Amino acid sequence: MGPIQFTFTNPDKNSSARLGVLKTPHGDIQTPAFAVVGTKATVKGLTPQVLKETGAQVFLANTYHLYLQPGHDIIKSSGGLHKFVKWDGPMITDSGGFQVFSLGAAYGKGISKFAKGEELLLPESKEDVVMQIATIDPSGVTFKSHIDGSTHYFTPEKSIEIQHALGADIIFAFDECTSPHESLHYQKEALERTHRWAKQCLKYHQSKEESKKQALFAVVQGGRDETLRKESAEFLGSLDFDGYGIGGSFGKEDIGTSVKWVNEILPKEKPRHLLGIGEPDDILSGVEHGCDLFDCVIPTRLGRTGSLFTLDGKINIFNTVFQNDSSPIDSTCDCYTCKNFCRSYLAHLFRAKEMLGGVLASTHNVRFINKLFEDIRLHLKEGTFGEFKYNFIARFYKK
RNA sequence: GUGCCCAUAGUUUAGUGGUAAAACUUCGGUUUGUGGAACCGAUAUCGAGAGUCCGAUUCUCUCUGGGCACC
Repeated sequence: MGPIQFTFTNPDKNSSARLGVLKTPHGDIQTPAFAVVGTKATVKGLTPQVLKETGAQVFLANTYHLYLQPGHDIIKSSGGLHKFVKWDGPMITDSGGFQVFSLGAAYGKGISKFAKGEELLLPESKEDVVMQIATIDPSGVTFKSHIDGSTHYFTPEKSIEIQHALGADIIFAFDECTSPHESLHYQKEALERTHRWAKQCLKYHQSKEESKKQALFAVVQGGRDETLRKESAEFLGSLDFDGYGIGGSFGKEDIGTSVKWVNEILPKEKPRHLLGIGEPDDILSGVEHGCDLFDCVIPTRLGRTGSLFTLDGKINIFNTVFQNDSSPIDSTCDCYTCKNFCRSYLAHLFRAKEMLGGVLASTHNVRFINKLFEDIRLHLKEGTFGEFKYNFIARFYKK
């Protein structure tokens, strides 16, 4: 018996959506579920108490960031991540693999996890390569700390060792998230590396006591190529991981293709985490194609910078029209912010650069996303998921 | 009353005989396993009028408004 148990049903006749429960050493996760992102051991602006009230079930922190600051040894000697951040529910740590991308190929270029249209085809120039602060070799990745410029080397074993010290319930194998600008040849090379690293992570993990309390997920890669995606799902799916992450940089339409291909192959009985997603439409699409877990910076990043979710789409609280709007952000929302404050107040706080603005906005956005997942689970149970998805998207993205 | 100085974006300032630049503000937008509360756009009849000149925001004069000094 591994550290986690996953059970699920396929209540929706028209899709591969799954409704389940993931049992972890720190409690159950009702899936599909959203993991709030707290990269540096804090969900920016929210206390764990507020976080609980938003309906958050899982907390995702980042290995690379915590290794640099404050250091995994400090967190370990404080009693581990759960105790350190005062979150007694399930926790996940990302392996640092994504930073290979965000500090490497994507560094300083404004490339996000999502590429848009023709950007996918743009070749990289030599100058771009100079910019990056992460470089890859066959056995690991050299990072230059963005904090003090010091040099650090990550190997698969190093990533797992750090994640063992942090002590999250679910940890990830060290992978390489490639830029969508890379050639197929490079994607193939990177995938072989990710697979080799995954095996090393698994071997190292299974040799340690921590494997009894921490579940290890591998990350499926392969870019936008069907053959590589399927190959990755086959290969990693045949190994004894506790679950799977689906990683990579996407085009908007890839959820319905890449994710679908992968989920048709991955072992059904294991949970699947669609990494770094997302926007409501992408989440709904991910659920439809059989993903159980999601995580994304969007609710907090958007909240902190003044974009707020409503059922009628996102609003930018800086817009003039909200300066004199005494209604709540979303009149149907039951969050602390919506129950107590109006748009006009939020607009004032943001303009005055008061920190409470970001706090209240993040509280709302995180609640909004968690409520979306509550609705998803409810409609899956009632067999009305397809209808719900259609109506939600029609209203949220109208115009 | 006399003399001197100043007038450029909402604000504070650059700058030039060939129709203008920056910062902040304002008005929009972007943000998908969080380096970056960041980034990208937009916004000016260069105080008013007359003159010199192919051409004046720039040089000259008058006016208006403001500042300083002296009486």
